Amino acid sequence: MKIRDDYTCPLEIVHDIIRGKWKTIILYQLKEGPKSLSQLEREIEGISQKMLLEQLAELKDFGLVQKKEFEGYPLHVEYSLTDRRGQKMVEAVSIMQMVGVDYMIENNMDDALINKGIVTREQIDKVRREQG
Amino acid sequence: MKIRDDYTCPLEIVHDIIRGKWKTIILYQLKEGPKSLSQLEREIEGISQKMLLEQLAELKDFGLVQKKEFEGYPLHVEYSLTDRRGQKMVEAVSIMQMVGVDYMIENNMDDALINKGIVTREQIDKVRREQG
DNA sequence: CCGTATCCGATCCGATACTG
DNA sequence: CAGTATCGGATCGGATACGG
Repeated sequence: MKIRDDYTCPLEIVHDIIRGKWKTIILYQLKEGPKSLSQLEREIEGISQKMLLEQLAELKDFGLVQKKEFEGYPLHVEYSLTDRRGQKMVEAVSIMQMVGVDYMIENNMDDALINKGIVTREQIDKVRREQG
Repeated sequence: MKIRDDYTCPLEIVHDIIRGKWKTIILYQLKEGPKSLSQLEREIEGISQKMLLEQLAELKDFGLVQKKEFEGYPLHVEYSLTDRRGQKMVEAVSIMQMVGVDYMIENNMDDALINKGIVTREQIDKVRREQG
C-alpha cells in the first residue's frame, strides 16, 4: 500500500491506511503504550515480521505511529502512537472493538470473549437483557 | 469477503468488514439518512453497481445496514444504518474522517477540503495556529 | 430501478532466505 | 533484535453482459 498524494476525500485516505490486514490490531496493541518490534510480534498472534514492519512503516508515514531508536546492542526500538492523530485514531478503533463485541455477543460467540478476558459473563448477561 | 464464524477477537471481525474498498464511504453516506441504491451510486464517485451491492450485502450481514423494500414499480429499496451497531460504527467512521482531515491539513491538501465544503478556510487557519 | 454472473488484471500477504 | 528482498498463490475489484 502506497499513500497517494492526490486524495480529495479524507475518508479515502484513512481507508487506504486502515485496509491493511493488521493495522487496527497494531494500533490497539499500542494503546497500552510504547512497544518494541519483538514485543508486538509476540503479542499479535499470526503476524509475520515482514507484515509487521510493513504496516508499522505505513502507520508511520501517515503519522499515526512514531518510532524511537535506542543506541547500542542489542538493538532496541520503540513504536508508539503519535499524540494527536495516533491517539485519535485509537478512539475510532476502540469503538470498532465495541461493535465487534456487540456482534459476537449477538451471535453467541461469548466463549471466545470470556476466554480472552475481554468481557465477563456478567457484562454479557447485562447486554443480553438490554437487547432482549 | 466472507464473514467467518470462528473469530476470537472482536477487532478481527470488524476489520474484515471494514477492509472492503468502499465500506467506510457507504456508511458515511448513510449517516445522512436512508438512501436508495441509485442514489448511493450517484453520490459515491467511482463506485460500480456491482461493488456497491456487494458491500451493502456484507454490511447487512454484519448488522450495520438494513434494507427495506417497497412494493410496486418502478422498484424501490432503502438502505439505512441499523440502530445500534450501524450508528455506533458511524461514530468510529466520523472520527476517522477527522483524522483524515487532520492529515490533509498538515500536508497542504487544503484546497480539496475547501472545494468539497468539508471545512472552511477559517477552520483550517485555526487548526494551523494550534498545530504551530 | 434493482440485482446476479463471469472474466481477468492488480494487489495483497505469507513463506522464506539473507543482512547489519 | 531489527530490517530488506523476492516469489507465488489467494483475494480483490473493475468491466461487462444479462435478468427480474
